[in-house]
Amino acid sequence: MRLIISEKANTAKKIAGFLAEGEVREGKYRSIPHHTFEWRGDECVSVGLKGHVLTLEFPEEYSNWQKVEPAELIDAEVRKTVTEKGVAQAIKSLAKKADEVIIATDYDREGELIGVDALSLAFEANPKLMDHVKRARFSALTRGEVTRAFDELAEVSRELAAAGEARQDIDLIWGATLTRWVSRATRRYGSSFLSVGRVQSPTLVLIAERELERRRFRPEPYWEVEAGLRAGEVFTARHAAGRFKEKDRAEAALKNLAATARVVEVRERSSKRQPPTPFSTTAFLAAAANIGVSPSRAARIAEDLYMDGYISYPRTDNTVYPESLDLREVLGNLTRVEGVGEYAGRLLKAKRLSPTRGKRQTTDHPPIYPTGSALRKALRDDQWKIYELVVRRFLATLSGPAETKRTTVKLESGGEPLSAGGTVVVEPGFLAVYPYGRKPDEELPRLSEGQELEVVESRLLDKETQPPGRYGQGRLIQLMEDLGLGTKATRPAIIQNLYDRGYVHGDPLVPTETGMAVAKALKDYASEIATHEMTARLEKSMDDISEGKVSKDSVVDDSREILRRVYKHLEGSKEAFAGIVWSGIREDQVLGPCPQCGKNLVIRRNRKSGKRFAGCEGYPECRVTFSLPPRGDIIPLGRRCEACGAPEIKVIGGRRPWITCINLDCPKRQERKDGKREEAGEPSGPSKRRDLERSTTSKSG
DNA sequence: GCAAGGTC
Repeated sequence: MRLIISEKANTAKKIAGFLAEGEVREGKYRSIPHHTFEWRGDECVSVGLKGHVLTLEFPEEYSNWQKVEPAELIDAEVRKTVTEKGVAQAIKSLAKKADEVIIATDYDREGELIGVDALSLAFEANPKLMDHVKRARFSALTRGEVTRAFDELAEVSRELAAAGEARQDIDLIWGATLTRWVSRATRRYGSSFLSVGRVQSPTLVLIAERELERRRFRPEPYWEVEAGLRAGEVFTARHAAGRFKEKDRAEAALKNLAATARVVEVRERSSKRQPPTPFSTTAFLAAAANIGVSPSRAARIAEDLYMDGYISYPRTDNTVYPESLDLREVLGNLTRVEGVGEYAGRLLKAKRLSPTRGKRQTTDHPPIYPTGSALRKALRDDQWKIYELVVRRFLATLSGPAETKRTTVKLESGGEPLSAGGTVVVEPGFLAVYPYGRKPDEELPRLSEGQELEVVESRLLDKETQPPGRYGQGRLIQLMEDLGLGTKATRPAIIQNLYDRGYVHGDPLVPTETGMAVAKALKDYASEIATHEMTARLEKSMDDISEGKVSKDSVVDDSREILRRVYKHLEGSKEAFAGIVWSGIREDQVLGPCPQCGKNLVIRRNRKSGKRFAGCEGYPECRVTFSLPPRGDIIPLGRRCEACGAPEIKVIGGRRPWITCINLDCPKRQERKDGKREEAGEPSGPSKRRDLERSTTSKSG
């Protein structure tokens, strides 16, 4: 029997369907399905893994963070252990009956490693298989590609798999060593540990650097002169100088404006906006983020939709529909979809379909497109939102460009030049079906040169320059891709991790002071792990390994050597490093000024009960306390409640973050509460501290 | 209680 091992259940099933010369018999080992069929006169069994079924870890004796010096991890043995027991059992059981094994995992570095790991399980159960291994390399899950790959079976590339192993080793060794070192140096144990990693740390640094730019930014005042002009209706024109840096010059211009303005020139310009390209994972996640669905949620939902047959495989870098994709068949399906059915039907009538294409073309998976028609009521609201996005994007890629008309008008009043502009969509094209981010039309009245208009009003606008904006999640995903950080499958998880570690909050992403401090300390004392260059160098080394130019061991050993150097430097700067991080952590605990004495209110913990509360730094002179929500992360917002003046906080945890002031007696809170029932036994503040002997500053910092 | 990479 020939055992065919692929990366996931779906692929295993499809391979069986493509190769079978006759019927496919479905079977199961425990909960793992497999497919038996005949191909070229041989019996074959096709089975799917669940991605990586082995994971890397340090032996048990290294598990105590306090007792083991992190440095020991640099040279410690690393082991592979099974994470998917059921799958491993199924592979072993099937391997016993096999006389040949064909690796049919994804045709990429991780796929090769996943396949080689599966082989090690197969050999354990049946060593005779060792000399009977083949590799099927197909880069599209189509009948043609798969049968070709099985007709031209190749050898497994140990080198390519070794490149993947080098990545695994280096990520674990650096990540675990530095995570533990930083956590120990700052005495953050248990769930409040501080993490470090090849991808997450440079990502955090990106966010922190943008925040520093914002802090360094000094807004500069400028002024604009605006006038309301009547041409039938009233529209707004602006002084042609745009931004005045000096107020008196702006005021002079304003004063010069006469009671009428004369149209000097009217220009119209048509332009076309091309429809968007097919969805790669990154483009999809960015678009989802723009409609308010976070990458990690969008990825999760897309996975569900894929499993239910509504959309194609959601992890792809491809932005060009393959020849084999029957666009008309997809359109046919979409004629039944609520809201877009008619549009799809119209597209279907076209003689030729010419889809847009993006820059990146790969053949492993098609771009993300709808594979089935969904009923709105069959999906949850968030699922529908994502499904609809994929559907509309697909339709947009088959649509024509949008045509817009831009009108610019030059005017003059009292010797001052004015200008006005407006853009209208004259031919919606793809915008008719893909309205996301569409700006409303701004239409100017019809004007002709020489026309005199009444100046209805005029004003001076007081403005200032704005700092660069924070990264939204979609923007960050795109930036990570541009810098080679993470993969299409891991970026959402990496970002989620930054939230979970308390390094960032909100969207756009706001770094916490702890996040800022960790980023700074890493940049100052372990810059190797703080930039995307480590990934770039690793990629180069992995290419060398897969081409047989260099061994995995030498790459990993070189990396260990660098880590030893970094480690030594860190050890020498332990106090400085911890000092930076501690001051960040402390700042995250400062809620705002005490309403009674003006000193800082900070988050503290009652030593006995462990309950947290807000206490005044002026203690014992000032004994003001407030109670705090018992659960969830507390983010100080640095502003005060409008109603009572107490500091406001954001509480993260539970269903969704909420914002509140810390004063339970706040009139605003009472108002809201009046409708509801009073919660019994809830402590209220401000109150005098009663348990002063037992209270102490939180030791976490 | 560590990382990042798959898949679910």
